Amino acid sequence: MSISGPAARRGRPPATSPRELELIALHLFTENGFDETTVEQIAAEAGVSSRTFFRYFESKAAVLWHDFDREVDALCAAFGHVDDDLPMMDAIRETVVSVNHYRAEDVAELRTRMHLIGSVPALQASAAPHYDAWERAVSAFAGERLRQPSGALYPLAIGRTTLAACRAAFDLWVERADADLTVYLDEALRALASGFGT
Amino acid sequence: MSISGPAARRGRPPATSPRELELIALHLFTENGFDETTVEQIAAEAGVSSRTFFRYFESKAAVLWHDFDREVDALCAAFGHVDDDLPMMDAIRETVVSVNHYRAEDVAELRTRMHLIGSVPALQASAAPHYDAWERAVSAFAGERLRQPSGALYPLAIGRTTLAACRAAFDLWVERADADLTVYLDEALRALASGFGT
DNA sequence: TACGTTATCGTCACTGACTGACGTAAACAA
DNA sequence: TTGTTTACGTCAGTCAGTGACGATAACGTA
Repeated sequence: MSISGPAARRGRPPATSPRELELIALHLFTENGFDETTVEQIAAEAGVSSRTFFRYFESKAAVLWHDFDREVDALCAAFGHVDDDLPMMDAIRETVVSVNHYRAEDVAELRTRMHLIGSVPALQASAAPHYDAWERAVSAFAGERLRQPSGALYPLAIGRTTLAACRAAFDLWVERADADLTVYLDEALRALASGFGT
Repeated sequence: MSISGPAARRGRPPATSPRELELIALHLFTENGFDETTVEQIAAEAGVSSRTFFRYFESKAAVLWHDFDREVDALCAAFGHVDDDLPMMDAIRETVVSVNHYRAEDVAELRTRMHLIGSVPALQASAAPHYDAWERAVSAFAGERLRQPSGALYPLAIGRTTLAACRAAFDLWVERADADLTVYLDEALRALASGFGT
């Protein structure tokens, strides 16, 4: 039996890590552009072959979605501890905002990553499965609250429109740099819950 | 001077047409799957080389977005003739619904195309620029109504959430086959405008 | 009929993402 | 030392997509 921590591992030790590849890729993408950067360059920078890169990530673009996917996990977890008395759309807004508090030292990286995702067509194209998981987290919660299957019209629409509103907030936050991300998210989700009524 | 119609053309006549390639592709995709179908097969079926395919469409996936892009044009045009007295979200709903009336003989093809788009990852990945244009059409209208730039938070969020709600309606319409597409769209957009309140 | 113009097509060579098969390297365990 | 485990490298291959360039097939004009 092994305690948690760097337990004794068996085989050949990894020559790199997902995190290292992510940082190298982020640097090269911002420096030279996504399309102009080859997987071979990223791998070489990490001292591995391009074949190894594809053992860590299933595509060149996937390297930028690592953190986003972890946020989806956090979102699912946060929906588990929601006050039952809170109205549904308020609960969604507060939960989404709560998992989007970032430490000051992480904001710069988040910004560059989201700027890339928002501006490079090849990266926008890679978004679908990740967005889908995020939406499903919200749809599942909405489905429970409404006592409907998560694939019914209301839960499905709530999941998708919630992400859509958040993406609008994200984009403005990346473009301007004048306020905290959570301020934008809160405003966008309040607008959604009000039906965009004036 | 030439009257309208099949005017005398100068060079070598085209060996195929976008429409022919679209129908062939749609057939092969549904028959053998999108990933299993090569561009060369589509081109061969039309009697041209694969190089010619890429002169008609900028990617293998683009062949399925032809009609969707035309709907975007229709949407923009329809927003030009909206009663100024109609409340904004009602105007958006009625406009979107109005451009989604399809002739009975076109419904089957629409369904297969949307089923492919909704189920094949590679096709979902190709959606971004097309969805973007659709969203911008709505954002532009919302921007005018709210006297804000279309890139401001409300117009942007309205454009994106409107598409998100419509996509939920589309998916359910494709999955079930029990009612007209416009019924689903109307319900989804009413839900959006009400803030999903019960 | 011959020749130039024009628009489209085919061929070829090439880049780069991604995959499967297979052998190798580096760690630990018995 | 030998075996097991895990990760890695190499190689060959498929396929999407691009640029360059020459070949075709229509028309117009002399």
